[in-house]
Amino acid sequence: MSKAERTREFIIQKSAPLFNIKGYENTSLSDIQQVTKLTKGAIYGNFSDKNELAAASFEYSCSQITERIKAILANSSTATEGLIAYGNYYVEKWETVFNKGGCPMLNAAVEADDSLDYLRENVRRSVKRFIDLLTSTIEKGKSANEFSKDVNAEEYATLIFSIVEGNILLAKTMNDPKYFQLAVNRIKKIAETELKV
Amino acid sequence: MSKAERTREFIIQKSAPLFNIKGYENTSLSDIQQVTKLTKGAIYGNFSDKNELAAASFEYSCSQITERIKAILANSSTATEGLIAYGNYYVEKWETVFNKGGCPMLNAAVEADDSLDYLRENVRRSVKRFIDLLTSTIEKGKSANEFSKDVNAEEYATLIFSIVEGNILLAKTMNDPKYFQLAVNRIKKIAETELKV
DNA sequence: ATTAAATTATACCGTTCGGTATATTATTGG
DNA sequence: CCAATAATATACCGAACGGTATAATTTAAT
Repeated sequence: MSKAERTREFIIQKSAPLFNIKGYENTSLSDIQQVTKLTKGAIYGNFSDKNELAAASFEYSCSQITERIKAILANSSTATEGLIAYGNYYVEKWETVFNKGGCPMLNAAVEADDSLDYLRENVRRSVKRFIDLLTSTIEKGKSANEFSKDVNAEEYATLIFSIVEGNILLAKTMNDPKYFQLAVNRIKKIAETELKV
Repeated sequence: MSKAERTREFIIQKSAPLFNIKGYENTSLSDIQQVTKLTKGAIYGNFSDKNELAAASFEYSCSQITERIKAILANSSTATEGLIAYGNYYVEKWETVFNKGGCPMLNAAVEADDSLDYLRENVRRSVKRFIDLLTSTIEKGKSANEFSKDVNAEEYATLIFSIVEGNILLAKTMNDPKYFQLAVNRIKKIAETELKV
């Protein structure tokens, strides 16, 4: 890994939480200089413009949480357990998530849906990929005879996703983590009364 | 109503969609000048600063949708019907909503949760007021013996709200209104299988 | 160790930002 | 209709913005 490659990764890692907290347009280059202790020369030597860094930072933030959830799902012995563990991640780690600005998909989706052409497609792809993760978890539950074959996996994946994201929104807005527990309770109820055979 | 009062309202009405679409920090005074065809003199003659206008615009956007839903709930003969009609509003009017930038509570909540001190408390209050509206609808359903007395009204209000907001997020991100119908189906299911006596 | 190349720092550019002081125009009560 | 006043337009301010040209420095292959 060359010096520049290392610097590039360093800049992304330092900037990603900043973009997620302050927003992609509202984060300035001087903010990035402050948090990286680097100059514009170093930053523009590794990124063609601010948008490229912003997009790379979104991808980084997004892959961080996605990989984390992917691991949680993989480590669960059943689909039900996996979906509950997904919700429980926020119950347990909400402070960490909050300190980094909350869910990057939620934040970027809201900021990029009406403008920010350079981000919108990335957000769409990332959200799709995440929901696919949940969908395949439910499909696995069907294959394992844990869930009913009649279950529309994608439909339940989007339902669970929207409940979790909706409760992240409420938890951050109201500054109260109780909403995460409500999301988990709901996931549990759905799995046990609607999904299981 | 004095000239200034009329101008003030005019500025708010023209600026509100702009703030909701572009974001509160990303909307500039020149944007506001363009959309109002007024000069800084007129704007700063009616608002002490941009933040005051932004907050007033949020309140306007928010009251618009809240009053609309309040009317829908009031015009429904049962609580079940009201909750479904709330979801159906987006099925029917999603294009109008999208053209104004989507749900102002969702947008402002995401932008103001980590910064924008001048907005955060307004958002919190507005979201609380909206959920209270849903809560009281469910309570009325309990009083009318339509819903079970065991139902935790606030819990179901937040659940329904988070499902609707989560699906607004998905609909805008994916640019696909199908998610609104999924939200309605879910509200219907909850009302008919969990709330009703 | 030397040196060519890669990387980062510095200094500066034009533009736009929110905001203000003041001049001009429109409103409104008598 | 006319003045006093309210309201809006104009011209300008310093600061911060994203970005660039170039100088200084560090890296890394020989």
